[in-house]
Amino acid sequence: MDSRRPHEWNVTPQEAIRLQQELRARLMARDEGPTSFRTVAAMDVSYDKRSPWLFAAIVVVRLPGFQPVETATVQARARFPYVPGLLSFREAPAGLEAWGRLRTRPDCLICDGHGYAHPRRFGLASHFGVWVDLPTIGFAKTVLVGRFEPPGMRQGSMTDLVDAGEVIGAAVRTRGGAGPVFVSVGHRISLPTAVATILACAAGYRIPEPVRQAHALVNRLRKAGAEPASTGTQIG
DNA sequence: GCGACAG
DNA sequence: ATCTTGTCGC
Repeated sequence: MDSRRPHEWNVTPQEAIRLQQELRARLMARDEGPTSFRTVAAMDVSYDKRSPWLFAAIVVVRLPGFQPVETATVQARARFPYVPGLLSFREAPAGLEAWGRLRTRPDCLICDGHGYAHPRRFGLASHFGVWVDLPTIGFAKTVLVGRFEPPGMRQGSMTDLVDAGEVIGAAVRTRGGAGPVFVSVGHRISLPTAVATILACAAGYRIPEPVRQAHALVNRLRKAGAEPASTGTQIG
């Protein structure tokens, strides 16, 4: 259980796949504590195709109400290309740097990317969760693998996301009339709790509030561009 | 060989 | 991910 630094990030795509197959053994797809969280964080990464820079942000909010608790951001060089199925090797390093700047320890973290709903059942949310040993939730706007029947049009409706005969996540209607989002287990959480948390964060928009805030913050940072390598903010 | 393919 | 005007609907 060398939870300190499980592996290097400077790897080839082949090695990355190998690491996912190896690390997925550490994934805990069940609740190990409270199933209702007081503070929920969201992590998001933004970048420009033409630039070598990645911008990552983590926003921590308190439930209910989504009052901001703390934010952390970083600007880091991209060291890995975007390869479907290997997203964590591109975005997690920057996210972990932001994580390191956070003083707060949120009860749970929503990642902008799938967790268990992944070809090897070890997407970004699972990888990040295993690395920082925190309950994490996989959240995505589109499917990577799996099939689903459209959930009912009302908010809160959901259907199974299935792959190879296994339920790997859920298609959830976070906003009536809007397209569904896809929720999966990241780490140390059950699918029902992951879905309930996402719905608890649905504030009238398709995108959960913490994710919206992280997205807005990281885009704000990227548009401001420039070289201020990193920033952090404690609120309260 | 032909699509599909988180962000 | 990001580039973007208009446009349909509540």
